[in-house]
Amino acid sequence: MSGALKDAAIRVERPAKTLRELALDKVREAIVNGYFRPGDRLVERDLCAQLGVSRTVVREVLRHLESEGLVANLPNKGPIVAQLDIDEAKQIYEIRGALEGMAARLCAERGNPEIVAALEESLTAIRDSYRDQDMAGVLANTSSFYQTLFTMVDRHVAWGVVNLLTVRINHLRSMTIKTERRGIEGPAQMSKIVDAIRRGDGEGAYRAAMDHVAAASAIAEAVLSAKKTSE
Amino acid sequence: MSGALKDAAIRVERPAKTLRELALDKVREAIVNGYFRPGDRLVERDLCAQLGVSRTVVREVLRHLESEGLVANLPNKGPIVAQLDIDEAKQIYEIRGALEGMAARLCAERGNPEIVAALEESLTAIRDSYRDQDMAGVLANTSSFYQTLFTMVDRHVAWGVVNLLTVRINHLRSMTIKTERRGIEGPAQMSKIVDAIRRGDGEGAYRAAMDHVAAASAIAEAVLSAKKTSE
DNA sequence: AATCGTATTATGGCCTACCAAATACTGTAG
DNA sequence: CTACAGTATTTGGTAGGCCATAATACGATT
Repeated sequence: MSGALKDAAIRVERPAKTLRELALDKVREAIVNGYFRPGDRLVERDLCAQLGVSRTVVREVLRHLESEGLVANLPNKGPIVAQLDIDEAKQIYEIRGALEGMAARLCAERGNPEIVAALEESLTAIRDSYRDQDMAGVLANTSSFYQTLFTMVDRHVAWGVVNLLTVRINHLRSMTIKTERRGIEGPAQMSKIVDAIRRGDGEGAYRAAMDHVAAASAIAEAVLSAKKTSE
Repeated sequence: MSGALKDAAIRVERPAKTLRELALDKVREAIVNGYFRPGDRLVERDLCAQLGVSRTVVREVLRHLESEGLVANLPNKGPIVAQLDIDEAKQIYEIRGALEGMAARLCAERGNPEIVAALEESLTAIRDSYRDQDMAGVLANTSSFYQTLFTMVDRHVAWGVVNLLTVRINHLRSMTIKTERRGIEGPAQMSKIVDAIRRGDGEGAYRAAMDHVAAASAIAEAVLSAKKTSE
């Protein structure tokens, strides 16, 4: 068995996940899907009990989430779930527009049919999820649509940035996709992106991606200001 | 000096910084300016001794730097200073180009003469620093040039992203600015950005900002590949 | 001598326990 | 009813310990 380095194929996949990573995922998920609401205090010792881990781990997790922007730390008061104000949300959508536009342009310029195929697959999955009212599926497949957009042209860093920003507006996203007509318009806009990429139209792909994000941003703004007045 | 802010002016400026933040800054600085080199192991207990803090704090700091991308964590081996490969650096420059271009366009469209004034001030400071061979000053003033670009149009989130990415390529930056002719070309390119903003030419400002970053990226690539072959 | 197996060491992951300082709460005295 | 003192809560930070793993050194066996 002393062969070459190629044995990587049979390398046993050990879990390798540390307790801290598991806890991180749990807490992030809890924030993202609303188990912890914006403004909620995150008391260390309570989290210890709920997660079944020590304070050491909890503190590291909170630090991590803080640097992700999901948790804010009030001095002498402790961590709370970050509140996102409308202006910040708009900025995040704007950044996503710039980066997704960039990625779309690159995809178009590359002219690789595999890209189009992969994007269309995601798009179909999104339409199916909408049809089944499977909103979690819509989010997941939308995410993989954009992941394709970035990773097919090897823009992993940009994809990381987009991901980082996206978790901060996740509950907004879940509200916008439920909006009336979004199930029609959203996929239609994304389809325009794919069309532009297919015909190698970089500028068109860029604009289509920007348009899609801009539309989401507008809906988010409406939702947010509606929620604010109702409080 | 009068009026409502009087009290605030007197208020004792308590550091308020937690030990952990101080330690974070120290370690980040140590990495950024090369005290710790890429690939170096960061042994927790050693850092405790060097920083004079407990392991808890060190661990939180390492976690934070990890999520900033400055530190990588090898499983079963521990944290090391992240190595940055040439492709990643190019991606970072590309993202900066997209975001700084966006900000420049917004500045141009806003048409506020204060923006131009502030940018010119930074630009003068950059030229002075180059003249005095004060490379740290060049970096600092370049940073404040871009900070102005983003914050004058209230794009704090994008500025945060750019900052986050910039620390990862900081030692590259300090190499590029030392390059021959960069002391002339750099400010000249930035001057073009300011000119476009002054005449309200959004598209021109966008392109000028992109050009500047692209030039920096090209130099960085040359520097990096030169360094690689020499090893 | 080459190889194989076994201590030893270094280190990270994780835990418990503790203390100090700031904040929030509460009950009592005036 | 208010002011104030005391108490509980909670974070920031420290100390130290235990266990698992990986690497290294070392010694024994063939």
